Amino acid sequence: MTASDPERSRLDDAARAGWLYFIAGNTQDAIAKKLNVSRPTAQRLVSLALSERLITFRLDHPIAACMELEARLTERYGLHHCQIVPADPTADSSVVGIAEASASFLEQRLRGAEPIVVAIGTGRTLRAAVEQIPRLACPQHRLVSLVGHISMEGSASFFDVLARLSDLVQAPHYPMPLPVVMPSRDERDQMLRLAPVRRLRELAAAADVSLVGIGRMDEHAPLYVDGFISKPELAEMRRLGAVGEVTGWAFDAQGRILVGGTNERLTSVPRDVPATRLVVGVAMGTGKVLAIHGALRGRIINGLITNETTAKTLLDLG
Amino acid sequence: MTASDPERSRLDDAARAGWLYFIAGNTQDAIAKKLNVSRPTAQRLVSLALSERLITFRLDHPIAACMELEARLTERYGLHHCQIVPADPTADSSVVGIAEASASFLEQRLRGAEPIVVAIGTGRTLRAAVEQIPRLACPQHRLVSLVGHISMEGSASFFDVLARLSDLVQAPHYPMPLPVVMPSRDERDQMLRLAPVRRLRELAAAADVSLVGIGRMDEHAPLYVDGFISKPELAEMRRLGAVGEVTGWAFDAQGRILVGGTNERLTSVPRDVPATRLVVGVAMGTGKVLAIHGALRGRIINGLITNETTAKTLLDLG
DNA sequence: TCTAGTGAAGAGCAATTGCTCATTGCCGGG
DNA sequence: CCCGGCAATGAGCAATTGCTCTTCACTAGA
Repeated sequence: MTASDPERSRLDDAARAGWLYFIAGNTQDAIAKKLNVSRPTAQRLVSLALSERLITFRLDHPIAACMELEARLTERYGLHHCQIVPADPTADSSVVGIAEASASFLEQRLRGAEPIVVAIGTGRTLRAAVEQIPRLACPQHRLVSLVGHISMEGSASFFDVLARLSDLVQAPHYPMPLPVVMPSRDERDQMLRLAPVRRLRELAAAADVSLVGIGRMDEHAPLYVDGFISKPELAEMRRLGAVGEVTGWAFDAQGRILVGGTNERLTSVPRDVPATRLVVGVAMGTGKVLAIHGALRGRIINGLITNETTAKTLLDLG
Repeated sequence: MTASDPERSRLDDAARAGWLYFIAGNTQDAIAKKLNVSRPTAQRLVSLALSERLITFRLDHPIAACMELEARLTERYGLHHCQIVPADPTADSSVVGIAEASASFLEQRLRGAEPIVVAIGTGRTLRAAVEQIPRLACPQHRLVSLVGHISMEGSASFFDVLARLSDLVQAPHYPMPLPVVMPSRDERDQMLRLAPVRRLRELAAAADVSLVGIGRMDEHAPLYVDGFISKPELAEMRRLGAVGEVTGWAFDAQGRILVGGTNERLTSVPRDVPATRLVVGVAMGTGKVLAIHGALRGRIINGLITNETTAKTLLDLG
């Protein structure tokens, strides 16, 4: 009843205005009449109710938690794109959610009339994502591979993904006909001097959007499991501090791309760190959390598509 | 994953849109871009989130409960004005809250440039309300009494209220220089035939706003306590079913104005039932609940200013 | 396979809203 | 008592929003 009286009454009015506006659905004009103030004042009162947190919003939907996580991750790591897929209790823990999300992200980009260059990394998730893309005709875009697609044994599984995508969207594609890792640094450098490879790398460097998988670097590292690097090579990278890799480029927990080891003999397009164009990482799962975390911290990626549980764990890592 | 898939995904999008709009504060244009839909669709999604109750609002303020009660009372009794004052735990249970509210209501009406006729009933609450009104010059309005202000003993307390109000707002006032109840019906009718009284009643009947107290009709009835009616008269009215009175007019639990008893000898301006102009009742307290309830049910009043506890009890009565 | 019905999507407009700026009224200091 | 500074207020405008109408695509049935 002392000094707080006038401001108390103003907050009361703000609460009334907020109630009338959000809960009763009145227009600000109607509120102004009911509270006997001018329309601008009614607007100010509604604003006040919002800024004073008298009115709060609640979203009763599983998406709510995801949106919250997206906002926090975006804020913390300065992301340009972030999508968190709900931890669907009815579905198994397969990549189905983020594959669809990645597919729809890619589709969205490809539907644009403006010609763009889309760079594609590696990974099972990406493969699953491409399978979700519907047929659409967008020959104006170009698709380029960020990583060699010839394994030691000559398999070409990654090429299949790029080719498959190209087939679905009828866009020209630029595969990289190189092994991921060369036997020596010199041989790698020699390859990179070849004119077609140089042009490919220039194109890839100018990619408007890159979609990359994020690989772990423990004993389940896809690079090792799929036979691109040997067990001793993996061990060496881990000694150097590797926690994950993007298109073969191994990095440590801080997200610094390592010098030495297989990174010296890698043919993959160099990462632009911190990423200037949009580079979206697609990955999920407890085993990949440290890898994703590193990629985020080092700004190797500035976009992320993952699922709810992974996102929570990432935020818990701090 | 069957038929619910498309509509599920639409609700998901609605939830996303709602989150982006209300929680993140995006414009619908921004939402449209983020969800890759057209602006109208984004608007539809936000609407959907609202209509499907995905988004709910919460008001963190004591006023919230009052607004809710106001809405329910307005709905149930078709009120044209309703104000519920918070049950203030810091203040005593005096009339302070509703007196201020009534004063501000009256002040609001008087501040209008358009000349109006304001009719005033009786009651301690009204008296307290008038004391809260600041000085303001509005000689364009007219103030009229709905009830005689001469008690059996010749006291003129109610006249004081009207005079006080008139003094504060500098508006002409029309008191009713009659006893509230005449000894006989004939004498009452004789009084009512007097030209000045007739004119007064015409003015009162045309009042744009009436502010009336609501009296109980039990042993604490103000009519009896203040000496306007005798104990046997009170008892007779109670036999007839009286639960309350407005400007002396006693009514039963259904809000029907009683025929007979003191009502036959009353000089007060007749009530227009159901009320056509704005008639605001001002009352609170457990003891008055039945009286207020009756007045509401019978549409003797179409406006109410009371406090939170009283409002709750009224709604519990059904 | 064709056609009518149904529902959703996009153009366009009117209403609502948020905000800027000039003005008013109030309070503390000389 | 008068004056400068400050906060609140109302006018007016640009942006946003809600909605209507038309068009389009899809679906079910003949």
